[in-house]
Amino acid sequence: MSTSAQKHDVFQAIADPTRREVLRLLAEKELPISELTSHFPISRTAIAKHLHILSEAELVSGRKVGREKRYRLQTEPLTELKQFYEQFWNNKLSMLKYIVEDQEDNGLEVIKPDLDKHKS
Amino acid sequence: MSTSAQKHDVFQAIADPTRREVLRLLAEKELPISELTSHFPISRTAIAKHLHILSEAELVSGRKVGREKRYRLQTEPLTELKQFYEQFWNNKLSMLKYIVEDQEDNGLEVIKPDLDKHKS
DNA sequence: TTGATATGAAACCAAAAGGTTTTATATTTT
DNA sequence: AAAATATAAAACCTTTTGGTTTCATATCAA
Repeated sequence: MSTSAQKHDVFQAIADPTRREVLRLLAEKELPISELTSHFPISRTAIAKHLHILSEAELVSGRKVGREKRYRLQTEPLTELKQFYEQFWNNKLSMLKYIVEDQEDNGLEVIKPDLDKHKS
Repeated sequence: MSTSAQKHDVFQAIADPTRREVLRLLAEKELPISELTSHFPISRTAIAKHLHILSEAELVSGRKVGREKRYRLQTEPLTELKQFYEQFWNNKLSMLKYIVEDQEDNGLEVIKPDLDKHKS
């Protein structure tokens, strides 16, 4: 069985502010659901659902210890995030716009910062 | 200026795969809605809505040229993404895990990171 | 064993997301 | 001026999201 039938990916997982905060809390230390819940104004059940979504995205994993389930952060999937923004950052894609301003010679018509915006 | 009552932030904006692809397309060059639409199996109206959401998040801006509206990428808000990511990598939050590695005696077992998978 | 604690799971709900189709408006083009 | 093009905006629909409440189960403490 391939593990790729995940319903939620990293991008969806971090879309919710509560989930982002959960990740921040877990970055400091492993925490059980009830402990996590105490940091939010919503129900334990709601937090449990968020954890499930984070878990699907493999951003957290939980292990059972006695009667509680402790969740911990897993950072691997965040690399996808890094890759995403770097796509627009370091590389040619966004750099081109400003650097080559004059030499639109490579087939990709490059956007010049539109100075004509300021004409009036 | 601070129209900060924005309904959609960067995290929500990039949660949708179609919107991420739109951003990739716009990274190469400025494009009008109809051109963009031709890259997707959904309606122009749907793409227009996605552009509106991206616009709210200030990831794109549109300028009207004749009868068409050309959209371009705006990368600034992606720094927020970068910051989020780095929060879990470079800084103390994830560093802590290494530092306290030995004192797992305070009730909550501290997690040793899986960073070694990536750092090398 | 009994009661408190920690979680799991199901049923339900309102609002938001992501689409569609239809109608209207502005701008070319002929 | 008329037809074609490009977008905007509204109404509508279905699924997903983010939350709730309620009930069940497992584990710990007394």
